[in-house]
Amino acid sequence: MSAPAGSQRRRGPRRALTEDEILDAALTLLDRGGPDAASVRGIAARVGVAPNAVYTYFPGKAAVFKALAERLLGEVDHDAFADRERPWRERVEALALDVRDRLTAHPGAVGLMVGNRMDGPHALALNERLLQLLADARLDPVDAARASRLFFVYVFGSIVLEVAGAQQTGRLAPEAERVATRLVAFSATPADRFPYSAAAATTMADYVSTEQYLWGLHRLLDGIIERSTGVPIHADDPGLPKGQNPDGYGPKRP
Amino acid sequence: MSAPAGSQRRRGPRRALTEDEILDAALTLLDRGGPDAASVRGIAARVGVAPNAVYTYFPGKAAVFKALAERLLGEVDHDAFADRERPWRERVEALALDVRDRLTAHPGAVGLMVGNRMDGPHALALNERLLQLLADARLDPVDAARASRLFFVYVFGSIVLEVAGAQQTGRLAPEAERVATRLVAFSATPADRFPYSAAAATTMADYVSTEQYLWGLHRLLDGIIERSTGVPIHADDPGLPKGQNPDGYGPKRP
DNA sequence: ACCTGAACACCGTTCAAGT
DNA sequence: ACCTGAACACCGTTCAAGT
Repeated sequence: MSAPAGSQRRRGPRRALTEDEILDAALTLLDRGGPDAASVRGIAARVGVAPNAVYTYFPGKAAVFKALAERLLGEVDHDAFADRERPWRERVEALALDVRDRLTAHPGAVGLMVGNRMDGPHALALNERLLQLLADARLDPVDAARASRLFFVYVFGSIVLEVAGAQQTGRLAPEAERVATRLVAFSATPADRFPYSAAAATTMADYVSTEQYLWGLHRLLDGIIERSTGVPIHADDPGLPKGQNPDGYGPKRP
Repeated sequence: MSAPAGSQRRRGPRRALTEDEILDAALTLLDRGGPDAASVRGIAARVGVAPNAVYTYFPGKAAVFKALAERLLGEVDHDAFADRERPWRERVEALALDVRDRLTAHPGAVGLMVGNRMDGPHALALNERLLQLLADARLDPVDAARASRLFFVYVFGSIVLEVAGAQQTGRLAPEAERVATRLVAFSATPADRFPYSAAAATTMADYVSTEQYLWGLHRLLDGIIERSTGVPIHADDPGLPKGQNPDGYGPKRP
């Protein structure tokens, strides 16, 4: 949302460079040629300034990447999972899908994301929302926090392995195409030495599919629920009525 | 095991450089100063050759890192989880702990690990073992493969977030120390804007602990089991008797 | 406050040459 | 087969200077 899409090389007289322009340039280069292509010099050239002008806005390259990671995290759609009327499992699913969509759109940025601490305001806001959601699901505070970590580990872990599997820099091919490529590769597994792997080739090729992403997420949620409540696992749990709050945890409402 | 620990700068006349010496040097530099310190020139200097001599053994820097990732994966202790007499959950746990120990010992190498495809022979062997283990647990082939992916996503995702949280290059501080550092940081969370996060500070500080690592793993396994069998979740399932094989999946034994 | 020119100390990689 | 010297085309970052 904060990135006005049409990130093109500027033309006309320069008035005032902004941090966002620098981040736009960095993201474009990252999308096109991966981390190697997103050099300070390359970014500067893209926005039409000398390399060292970047240091007016950021203390260094690492700070540019960190700010970019934060901005990408800020683009996650909170509305999709903030609606407390919806069943909480649906809300978690919506969050998981949204984060994946947004990050796989920028494969080159995924490494920056997970390589940094993700302790900025957007990361905190996301964490807060998820804790609230899990409180709605009647998890006790400790389990909720642990479940939140488990969720983020799963989401980011999946995405990291997914983009690493694509191998090439630049934008990701469509999901079906990547699955097909993987199938060709896994079909070559020698069945005499790796019988189980060879037999599982089709499933393994499908690891990067949305379907398997959700399958894993559901196993995770099953495990969390089973442990923490005792509610039947496949039941739709609509969560708490809107505005209501579980036993003293979280903010009190007047 | 293949790295003879005492990776010191060579002295005396050079006879024959080996790939392993190069990988040792790369790992040492990675451990000391992170990815930036592990330059081709730095590696070459450490083994006592000119920078371009490295290209006799590897086609490029990326290939060095890829080979190093493979070697580290090969150091995972298979005995710990290959024993089919032990309950399968114990075996999975042993694998998860071993991988974590081995990778957190080299924080600088974790990024290389998950940034590459992990499609080498050691990765395949590990995957094969895990599929076998899950077959022992009576999962059907498709669920077993999916569960295997879920497991690796969790293990590598946890480790990536754990080392990223440490922030600094070089070796990781002891677990307790890192938890303490995180607690200080999370205690500063403004309770008015992020009430759930502020209340969960102690649990969040503990995210990098072995205990929470295992908690997440157990939720995962619960979710997998609940879905795939119907065996009571907290029961110890010793798996199949040694040498026996579930209904036609995997290698037939004479 | 914001930007530049020039420089410094590095990179990864290639190539022709040496043994 | 294995290694080197020298070079090429880059890096990130600093500093003094300009507006």
